[in-house]
Amino acid sequence: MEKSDTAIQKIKQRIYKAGYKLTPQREDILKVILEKEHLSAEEIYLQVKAINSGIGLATVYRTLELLGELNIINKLAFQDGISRYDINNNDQQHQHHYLLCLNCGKIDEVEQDMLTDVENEIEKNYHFKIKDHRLTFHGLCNKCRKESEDLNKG
Amino acid sequence: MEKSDTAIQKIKQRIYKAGYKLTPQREDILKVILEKEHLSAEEIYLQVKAINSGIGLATVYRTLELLGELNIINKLAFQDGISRYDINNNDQQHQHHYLLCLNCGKIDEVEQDMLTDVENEIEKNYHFKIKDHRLTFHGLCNKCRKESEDLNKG
DNA sequence: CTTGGTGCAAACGTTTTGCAGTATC
DNA sequence: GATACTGCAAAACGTTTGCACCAAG
Repeated sequence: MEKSDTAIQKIKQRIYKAGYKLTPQREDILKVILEKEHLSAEEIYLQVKAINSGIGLATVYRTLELLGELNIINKLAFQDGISRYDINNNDQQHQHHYLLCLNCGKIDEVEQDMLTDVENEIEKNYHFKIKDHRLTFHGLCNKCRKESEDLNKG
Repeated sequence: MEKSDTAIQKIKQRIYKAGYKLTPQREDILKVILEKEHLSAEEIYLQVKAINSGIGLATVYRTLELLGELNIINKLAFQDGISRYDINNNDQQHQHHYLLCLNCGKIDEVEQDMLTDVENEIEKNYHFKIKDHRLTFHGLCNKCRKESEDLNKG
């Protein structure tokens, strides 16, 4: 039994509770999303195609839309115009944060929230009722930072 | 003398210093961007067309790309797939933050940084060298928050 | 047999590009 | 007259939609 099976069973319940079905296509898409984070629709499509060669890109998009509506996945918009997708673990109301490496393009995640103080400040000063946030840091990941330091030394 | 004139003069210097020219089209585009924030390329195009009817959409895009490279404007990606543009005042290295109202779509700005502590924490824990950040809060603006409260009362 | 789901292809909206023509030094 | 810049139209890109077909209750 794979580790993703229990996750899929839980998701299956949520999908059925909402009145939809977990078709084989949708299950394949979920498996790919559970396996690797921050994939684009096209990347998910290609990976699913390796398992189920008959799938269509439209099905991927429609499934991603459905899963997004049910809050099972998050749709991420970085600045390249391509949407990426993320499993939304444990129903957390606030999205976690991203570390985007400007050099190699790697996307890491910060699980902690860390914004509680900032949000309180903003709610107080701007009379804005915060529901969620998107926070991405742009910079250099550990590997690229080291490489650029070595370059400056040598 | 309009208030945007001095701003445009400063920008002109930066453009020429980088080896480019401030053509009439580029100046018209800058005026529109200085006048109103968060416009999309299409909106900028239409507004410039009102002044200079001969302008082409491609010129708008090419100018926006140029101004982005020179750090004169920021390209903003919210989740609707349309890029919006922002003057990058006083060469600040860190972008300020956005308050996006889920009800009326209004975009407000938070000028303060407020993330210094969070950034120090992340640099320490994740060995990630932060260069910039994007932070958007999703929620209800003052007006929409009041309206929704009134609705719940009445 | 009705409903939801699928694949394909066409359409869509935003952005980019090729190219011939224009403006500026 | 070389170079950067422009407008137009076409292309490219990610995404959505219309439609005929399929699957499951």
